[in-house]
Amino acid sequence: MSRPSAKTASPAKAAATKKTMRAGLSQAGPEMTKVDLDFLPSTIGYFLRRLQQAYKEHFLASTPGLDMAPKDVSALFVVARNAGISPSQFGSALGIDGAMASLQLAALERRGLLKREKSVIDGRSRIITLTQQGATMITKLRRTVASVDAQFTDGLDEKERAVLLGLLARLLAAHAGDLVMKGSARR
Amino acid sequence: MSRPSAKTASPAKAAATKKTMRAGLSQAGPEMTKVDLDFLPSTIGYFLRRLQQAYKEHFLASTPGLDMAPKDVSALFVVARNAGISPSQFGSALGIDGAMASLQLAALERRGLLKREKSVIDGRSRIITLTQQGATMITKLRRTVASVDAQFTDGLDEKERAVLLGLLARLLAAHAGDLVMKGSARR
DNA sequence: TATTGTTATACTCTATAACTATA
DNA sequence: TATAGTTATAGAGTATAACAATA
Repeated sequence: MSRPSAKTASPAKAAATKKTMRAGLSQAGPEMTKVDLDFLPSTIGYFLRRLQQAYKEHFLASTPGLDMAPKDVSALFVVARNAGISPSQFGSALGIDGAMASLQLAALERRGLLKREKSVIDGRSRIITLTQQGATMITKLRRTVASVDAQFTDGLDEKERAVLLGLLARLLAAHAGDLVMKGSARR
Repeated sequence: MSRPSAKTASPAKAAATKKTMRAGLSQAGPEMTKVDLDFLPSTIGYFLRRLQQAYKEHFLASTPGLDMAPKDVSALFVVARNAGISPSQFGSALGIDGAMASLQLAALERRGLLKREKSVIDGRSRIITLTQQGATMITKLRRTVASVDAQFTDGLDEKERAVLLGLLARLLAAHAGDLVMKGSARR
């Protein structure tokens, strides 16, 4: 699968979803013997890993030519709704550290979707805002993402989807601090 | 966070969980203004990404010295329960293609946890089995993983956990084929 | 010629540390 | 001296293609 490359900023190689019809596997036919997954199917970790992998595939396949990973989309949404946010706040909200935040913001800035300007109040800080192009992009993305995400849960009815979101949200709330904590402890 | 490196096979650098007390972020204090995540919290994709990230952290932090990612553990379980499985079947069961399967199996073989032998029935195929060391490892892992995974869902009661697993399983079943499909189409 | 598996290459992603500039 | 942010480096992860062996 061709992956999005926000960093190398290739705004044109878009619809080149190259398909290689061979990758080393060939079975998975209807006659294949069932593989025993042991107690993996009773663990949350197994499903989280497989499903995130599947989600990324689904998202990219559903947005040909967009050349953005779910992560980049999240970033844009956050900036869109929090104009003037700082890289620190941005990273903290998404559970990534300062260096990663810088890299991701730099990539989106290179694509012309947002800009970073020095704060006049505190010269160390930065003010992040969407560019006009970024704002346009967000408008499109809002519909697209909602649709693509809903499609991923096609097999669930409204209530089930709500229950799932609720449980996932509680899990994240219980663990969200862990990641940023790494870099936020004082010496 | 120091990450597991099954490939470079470092069976000894185990308990070196280096902690850098600074990574570029410092807020997240109680007085920080709340960041608006827009409609991200209503999407499955957002939670899958964040939670998988958190899970990996949780797993690694909970198994100091093990130097294995959840992915490697899954691989061992599959081989343990399916002695003599081929790389194809292995990869198909876990949603990865042949090349990736080879790499992962090679890494675990380098660590002495499993072995690959040429099949006498079909010389192209391989027979994967656990080594004695791998079998010992699995015994330990079975308890550890169950505990670590359960701990991750600490905030949920038994019923809620079961509901969550059920919904995740249905989602995966609906998307599991997508990944392997990439390499299984004939020309 | 097709299939199984491995290896090679290149590129992306991420962690860490070093660095700049402001305070 | 401490903080906000960036950049540099290295390592791990992954996609793809090329390859070797066997059927």
